[in-house]
Amino acid sequence: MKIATFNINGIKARAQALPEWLDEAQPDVVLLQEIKSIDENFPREIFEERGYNVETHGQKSFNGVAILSKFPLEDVTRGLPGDDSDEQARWIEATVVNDKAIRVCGLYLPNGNPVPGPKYDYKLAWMARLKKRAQDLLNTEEPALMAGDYNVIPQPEDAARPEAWTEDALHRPETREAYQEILNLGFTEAFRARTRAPGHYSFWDYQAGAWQRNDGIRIDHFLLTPQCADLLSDCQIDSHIRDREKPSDHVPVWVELDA
DNA sequence: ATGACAATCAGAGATTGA
Repeated sequence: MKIATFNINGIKARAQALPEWLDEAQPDVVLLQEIKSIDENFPREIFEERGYNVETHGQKSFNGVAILSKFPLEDVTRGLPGDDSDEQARWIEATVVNDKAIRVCGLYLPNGNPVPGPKYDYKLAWMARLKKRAQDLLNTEEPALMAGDYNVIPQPEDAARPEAWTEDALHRPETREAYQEILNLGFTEAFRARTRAPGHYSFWDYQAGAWQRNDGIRIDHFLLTPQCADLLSDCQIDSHIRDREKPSDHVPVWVELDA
């Protein structure tokens, strides 16, 4: 089973580029972030005509996450637990049912800039809630994953110019420590489980020719529970589609699971 | 030091992103 995550930076703006990638990459499941659409306006037919089930958790203008799946989706829930007053659409989860059942969580972790300030406080609070949900997932002892735009540069080798990010919300020590705490609960980060080399990124800014200069960062991640990590056979970044017409500033990351 | 670029909503330019 091939499962991908892709921050598309607006479903309307990606009406060409997203189906083109789907048709060539043929993922079974896709976790989308930044759909920037309310549920009623999400163009479900683009995906349903390709055989995907569609579950969305959108809001007007910003944020918004969704799951596409060629297999049935069960027990869909929306919103990260832990704060009923949080109205930002950044979390959706469902169980994908095929040979094995896998709990998949799609997330769009807050950016957090500028630092310091309320947006960074929100990011760290959101990460504390994520840690709680992560522990609950581990306690199930079932195959599960949490994937999406983490807005975290885990290590210096995950940025072309790490020195430019030292004070940024994506790479500050508090951010990296909060992310590492979640990993330390017992998760496997799929890309680094298979590729040690630097120079692999999932985001390039639109500005200043960042893509042409390969001035990127790796911020889109798959975290797997031990039962899910046992199924991992591959993890790749489809960086080539960043070079196409009207691309997102992120590219897809995917895993292949023996499930 | 700043802006660069893109998307959204709106119908100009502010806001958000990373």
